[in-house]
Formats: sequence, structure tokens, C-alpha cells
Amino acid sequence: MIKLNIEGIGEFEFEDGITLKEIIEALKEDHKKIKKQEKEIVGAKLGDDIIDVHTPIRKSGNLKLLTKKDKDSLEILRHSLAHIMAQALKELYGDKNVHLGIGPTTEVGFFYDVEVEGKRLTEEDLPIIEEKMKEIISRNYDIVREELPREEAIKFFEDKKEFYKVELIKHDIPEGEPISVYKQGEFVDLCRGPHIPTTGYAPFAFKLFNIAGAYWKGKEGNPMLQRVYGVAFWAEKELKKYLNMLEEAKKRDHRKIGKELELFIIDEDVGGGLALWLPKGAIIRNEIETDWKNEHIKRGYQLVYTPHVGKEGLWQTSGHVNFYRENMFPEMQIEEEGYFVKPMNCPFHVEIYKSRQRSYKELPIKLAELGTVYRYERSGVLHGLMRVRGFTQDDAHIICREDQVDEEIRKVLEFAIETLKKYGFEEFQVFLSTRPEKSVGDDRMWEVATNALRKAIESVGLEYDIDEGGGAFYGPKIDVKIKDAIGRMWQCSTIQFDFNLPERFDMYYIGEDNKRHRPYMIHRAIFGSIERFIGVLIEHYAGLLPLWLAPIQARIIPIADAHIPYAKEVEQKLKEAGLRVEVDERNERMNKKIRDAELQKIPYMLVVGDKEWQTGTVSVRTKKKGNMGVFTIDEFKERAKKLIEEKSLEL
RNA sequence: GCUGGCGUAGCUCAGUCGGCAGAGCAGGUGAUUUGUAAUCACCAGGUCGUGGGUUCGAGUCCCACCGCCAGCUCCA
Repeated sequence: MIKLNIEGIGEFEFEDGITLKEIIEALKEDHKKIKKQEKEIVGAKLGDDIIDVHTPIRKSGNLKLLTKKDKDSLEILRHSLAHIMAQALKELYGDKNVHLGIGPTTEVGFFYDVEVEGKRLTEEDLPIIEEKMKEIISRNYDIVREELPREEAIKFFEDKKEFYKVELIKHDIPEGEPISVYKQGEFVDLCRGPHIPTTGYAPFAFKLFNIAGAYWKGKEGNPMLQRVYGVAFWAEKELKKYLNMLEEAKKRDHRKIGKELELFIIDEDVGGGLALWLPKGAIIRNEIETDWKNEHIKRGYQLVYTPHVGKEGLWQTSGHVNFYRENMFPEMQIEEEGYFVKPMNCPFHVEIYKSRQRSYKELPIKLAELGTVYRYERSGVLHGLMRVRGFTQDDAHIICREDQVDEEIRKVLEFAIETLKKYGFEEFQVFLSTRPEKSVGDDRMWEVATNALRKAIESVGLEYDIDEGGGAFYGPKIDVKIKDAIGRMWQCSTIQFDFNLPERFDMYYIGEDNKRHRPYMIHRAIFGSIERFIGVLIEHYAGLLPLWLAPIQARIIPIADAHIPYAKEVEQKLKEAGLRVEVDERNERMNKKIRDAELQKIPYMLVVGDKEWQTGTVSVRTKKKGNMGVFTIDEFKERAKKLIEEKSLEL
């Protein structure tokens, strides 16, 4: 017997191996709540596992019934859609020609990795497959779960020429675990579930949207299967919302906007993944970097500069030559000595720390640098500014005593969150990664460090997930992701303990006891990479950056040529106040000039004609607010200066 | 790197069955002097990614290479 505590209903005892379907059947007469929801129940959550109505329940625990309203129920729908797609493929291209790989769910839908003998799937096939899927859905097959003995399962899938499934049974399912298959009509698939009750468990909405290569089991060298992607939601509305988001993402693509607004280029003559900052992009970057430096100095960091290359021995000591080499540009030989371009800044900062003997009194030492590093990335992974081969880390290393760890970590995290908020990001995802199996450093250090990280997150009041064993071999870490305007998450800040480099470089300080002590060392970055962060900013704001970052803050638009002298007078006054302004002197109509300024995402348009000339004013228009009315030059100047000073997101 | 798709004017893109290389925008010149998202006319602009091949003839078909895009893998 097993004991199940059904949320909101009560505690019950059942036969071992009972299914959810049977439970509902048994309880519905006595429990109105279940009866009412009977048709709505898609599955349940047993502890942390999502189960369907078909699966025998063999352990006791908390059971939460899932209806379409629960987000977790999507998991079940999406999983089934992967099966329905597989069935569609088999019906279209022949049962024995289609070899199935794996078909899991994703954040927004599902995919199935398949190999279709004698056929390469293309985008044009997607509508055809969709049609077939709809047909299967309308047939409304019962979905049936069965368990097979291992040998029988292997034979069954061998007969069906499902070589990949056979491999899964042989290598990935541990002996003794039940081998389950799900049937719907003629279609049978190896699967542990969960699945919806029938294929026609409508209403739901889905769409196939992409097709791409994927290695079997994600391993290079294995055969490449074709991965067909789908999106799925219960409601049509949700699906549309997601498809709109994709459209919106396309519009905001920083590579497109970067080109249109002349912010940066990546030139094939220079090389992939190596960005050239155009003057306008350089203004954005300079504003960010200047602010970054000021904020660091304010918080007791010391700025340093280090070279772009260093001798081989340094990278030997740091361990990079042995453990990071595949990400480094190849060695160069200079006068019989090997040199490497730096993939990280840490060894240099360590050498700066070691440039003289340190006393416990001067700790913490916080060395900060906008350090440009170069890493070899395979050509296929490069992506605009988000993934490059040369990038600038907003790097710092905090070297401190054990008694300072808690406070320093808390300060770093507060600093990071405060900074990200300043740029308009409000939602964060925080991950705490703990000690992996293979690691260096003693237990005590791991404990002190991990606790410090946890306490910091809690004191800042953020929710967080723990990635158990997900830390680097050299120390635990916190990662912070930010949510952009259309809901995507981006990795930014990282705070990482390092128990490895202090050992390797024999870093120490002289303590109160006049003895040598090993300091704690913390790597941290707020933006992660300046390039990526600016890429994210561009997409977050769709190019319409906050005033203080805008390359051109105001464009003055004379209505006719006669107003150019006055426009230049306005320009002069605003420039003297430190604003980045320009006059549109072209012989074009005002409407055209406004349109072009809008397309260039210039925050302010200052229209000047006879009226403004006579009264010493400007007519202010912004993208966000439209026509804001007439301001005197001084009024506008003060308003803009104040917003810039405050780094306001307003106009 | 791998799989697939795509490379035509500065940009965005058309180019049918292999038969004289096109449009819009941007740029130049001129006209016009304009009140909150595109004034008009004219001009200039091309080794059709690169190199080979098939053909009387290649932007178009074939091969190799380079680059870009999506995904895999990896990651700041």
C-alpha cells in the first residue's frame, strides 16, 4: 500500500501501482472537487515529478492535481505533441524509414530528433507535418501506457528498425528500471511519459517552427539527426503571444539595430567575433565605462591596467595552459619564449597583488580593470556582440581575509544589483552553484565561501536556485541573470570564489600573528562582458537608449533654411551645457527630418521655426511622448541636464 | 568545428526555362522653403562572395573555398 496526500482533498491509502486515472475514478463520487475538475485533470505532481493519468504510482508522497491552469501541465501536453509529431512523420514517410532519437520538451514547446531515410526534411515540409498532426489529434486516440521486459523491448524496437531507441534501452536505462512504452493508435514509442489522456485532448495550440541538425545524444562525431522544433500552449492566445515575441525579438536584434544606428560592425576582413566600435557605439561604451570606473573608485576598488599578452610560464602557473588551452589563441614565439594572448585577467591581477608583501591591515584589496580578453570560439557559435572572440570583462578581484568574506560578498552583490537596476533591469534570476565532486580547496573554505554567498543573496532579498555541485572545481559561485523587456534571460554578473590560484601563485599576507596566511580570492564581474551587455541593452530598449547613453541626445530640426542660423544658436547653447546635439541642415521637409530622427532613435527632436525663433524657444518632440510642447532653450537645457545627471530612464 | 539555408549597388531586396544586370532607400546635382513619421526631377553607382568547371552563352547548372544566418556543441 502507498499513502498519498492529495493537495486540497485529503490523505488516502491506495494499492501500490494505482494510476491517477483510477484514483480519480475511485474518489470522484465522494469528493465534489474532483468530480468538478474530472475532465480538467491533465496529470499530477508527485513530489517534484510530473506524472500523467496512465503511470502506476509506486511511492507515497504529496500529490498535487494538475489542470490546464497549472504551468506544469504544459510539460505533459508538449511531451505528447512530440509523440504526435513522430507519429505524423511515420505516417508520412513510412514507419520503417523514420528512426526516432529523443523527443523532449523545451521552455516553450518540444522537439524530436529524427532520421528519415531517403528524405531530408525542409521548412516546406513543416506545414505538411502539421496537417498530419492535426489529423492524428482529431482521431482522438486513447494514449495507453505499457511496461515491457527489457529483452522484449529491445526486440520490439529492433524489429521496428528503431536503432536509436534500442541504444537508449541498452545504454541509458539502468537494469531493473521498468521500460515503458506509450501507444496511440498504431504508434508505439519508448517513453517514460508523461502524456495527456488522449491525442485529442483539446483545446490546445501548437506550431512547428524550425528544423536544424543535432548530433545524436549531443555528441560530436555521432550521426547528425534532424531536429524539428515546435511551440505549444493550451491557448491559442498564448501561442500567438509567443510568436509575437519572436517577431519582436527579430525587430530588436542588436545586429540589425547596430547596423542601422551605426554603433558597431563586425568586418570579415578583420575577422569573425572581433567588433569594431563606430563613433556612435563608442559613445555608449564610453558612458558606461566612465560610470563603471567612477562607481568602482567610490567603493574602494583600485583601477589597474594589464597587458594583452603574457609569457607561457605565467599561464603554466595559473593552469590555463593545461586546462583552458582549447579556448586560447595559439601560442606565439618571441625570442625563444612562448607567449599567449590573455583569455582572462586574473593572473595579472595576482601578480599585482604579489608586487610587494601584503599585511592583513591592507586587506581587502580590490583590483578592477576593464580587461579585454581573447578566447578562441568555434566559428559556428559567434553571434553579434553576444558571443565574440575578443571581449572586455568588467573584471575585479577581491583579495581578503576570512573574516571579511561575508561583508565583501554582500557588497559585491548589492553593487551588481544596484548597477543592473540603473540600466533599467528589474527582474533577476540568481543561481548559487555549490561544490562539485572534483574540486580543490579544503572543506572549511568551501563552507565559509558557500555560506557567504547564500547569506549575501538572502540579505539582498532575492529568490535563488541552487545548482548543487554546479560550481567550478576551484570554488562556489553566484550567477545573476537579467530579464529583458520581452522576457528573455541574459547571463550577466558572476561572483566566483577561487581556491586554486592563491595556491598556484602562492599568494599570502602577513597576519597579526606575524605568520603567512592564504587569502581568499574572489573573481567578479557585473556586466560580464561589456560587448554582450551593450548588445542586451540595445535589444532591451529596441535601440531607444536612456538619454544619458544616447549617442545623439537631441536633433534640432529647422523648418526651413531661414531657421538654420537660429538652430545653430540653439545647438551652440546646448553643446556648451554638455549635451550631444546636432542640427539637421538638409534641404528636406520637416516631416522627413522627424521621420529620420525617429528611425535613428534620437531621444529629443527640437523643432524650430518662426515662432520659436521669435520667442527664443524650441518645440520638443520625443519618440515616447510625441509633441511635448514649447520650452525655452534654458528650460529644455536644465531638464535634459537633470535627466542625464540622474541617469533617468525618462525623457 | 558539424548539419542545413543564404551571399546580386553603401543598405533592403527582385531577377521566370541558361539568352543585353533591376527597384526602393541611402549618396550627388538642381528645383522647392515646407509646423510634428517619407516634396519633386535628374545623375551616378555592379568582377552578381572568391576560384575553377559544364555550355555557343552562366547571376542562374556543377565542384571547391570564404563569409553570413539558424540549430547542435560550448559559453562572458
